[in-house]
Amino acid sequence: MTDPEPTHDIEAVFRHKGIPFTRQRRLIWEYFAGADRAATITEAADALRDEGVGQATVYRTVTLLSDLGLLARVQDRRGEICYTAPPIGHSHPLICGVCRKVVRFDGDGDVRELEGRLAAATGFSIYGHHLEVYGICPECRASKAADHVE
Amino acid sequence: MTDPEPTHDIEAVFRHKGIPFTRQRRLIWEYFAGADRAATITEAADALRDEGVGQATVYRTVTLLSDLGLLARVQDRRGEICYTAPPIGHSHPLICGVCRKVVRFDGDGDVRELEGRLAAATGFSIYGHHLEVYGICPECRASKAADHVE
DNA sequence: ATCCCGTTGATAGCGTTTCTCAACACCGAT
DNA sequence: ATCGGTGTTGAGAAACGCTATCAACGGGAT
Repeated sequence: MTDPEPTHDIEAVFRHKGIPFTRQRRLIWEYFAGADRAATITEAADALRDEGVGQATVYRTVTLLSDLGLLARVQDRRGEICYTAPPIGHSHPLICGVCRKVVRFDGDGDVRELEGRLAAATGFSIYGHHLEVYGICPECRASKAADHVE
Repeated sequence: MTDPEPTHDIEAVFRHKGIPFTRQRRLIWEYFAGADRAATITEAADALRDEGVGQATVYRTVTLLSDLGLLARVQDRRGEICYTAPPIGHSHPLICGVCRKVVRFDGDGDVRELEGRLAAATGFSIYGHHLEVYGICPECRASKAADHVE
C-alpha cells in the first residue's frame, strides 16, 4: 500500500532474457500495468483490438508475462480469472470483489514465519505461496448500500 | 496439520438445509474427501463414470459443495484448477506442486492480524482471503532427485 | 398406489483457450 | 541497401471446459 508505479523497466527484463519487446507486448503490458484493477484476458483483447492486437497474441503474452512473474493471476468474487501487474518485489493483492480494484501490500513478513513452521512440521520444501485478501472497497460498499443489491 | 478425517456428518449439513443427500452426491463427496490430494473435476467424473454418475452432476455437485464451503478450490503448479475437501473450520492447504498432495494447516491467526491492519489502512471491509502454500513433498523431492527431471 | 418436486444423465450449445500456418517484422551479415 | 534467418503475429479452425436444456427418474408425502 506504499508502492509507486509498477511500470518498471520491463523492457530491461526482456532484453536481459533476449526476448523481443514488441509493440504488441508493450501495449498488453501497459494495459495491465496501467489499470488499478484486475482485468480479464477478454477485456484486454477487446480493448486492444482497435490497436491491432490479436486475441491469440493477448493469450500468448499474458502467459509469457505470468511466467516471468510480471502478472499475477487472481479471481474476483464470481471466480472469474483476472490478471494484475504486481510492483517489483513480492507483494500481495487486496481485491475488491465487486469492482476488482486492487491494492497491493507486503505481507511477506507474516507469511515467511508461517512457512518456516510448516516446512519444519511437514518436511515439504516450500517454494512459494499465494495470498490474496478479498474485501469490498469503500466506494462499492457505498453504492451497494444505495441500490440494495447483492 | 492436526486435523482428523474430514468425513464429517456432511449428511447432517445437507439435512439441516433441506437439501437431499443423494447417492451421486455421496459418491462425489467421498471421492474428494477420501483423497489426500486435490483432484480436478475431470478426474472425479472419470473415476465415477462407472458408478453411473454423469459429468453434469459432478459439475453441479462440486459447485454445490463449494458454495456450502465443503470444497476448496486450489490450483497446482501448472495453474490447473483442483478441489480439495477441507476439514471443518477454516484452514489452508499446503500443496505439493508435483503430486498435489494436500496437507492442511490453520494459519488463521497469522492472517487475521494482517487483515485487521489492511482494513484499517485501506477502508476495505474484508470478507475473506485465500492462502495457499506450495512446496514439494518429501516423497516427490526424493523421486525427483532420482530421475533428475524438472 | 399416486402425486409432486427436485435431481439426474444425455445431449446440445456456448464461450474460452489452444493450435495451425502463412504473412510479417526485426536483426545481423553481406 | 539488400538479403536470410529467426521469432512474432493475426485469422481462422479446432479442441476443450463448462453450462443449459429437457425428458426421465427417484424419494417422500398423502
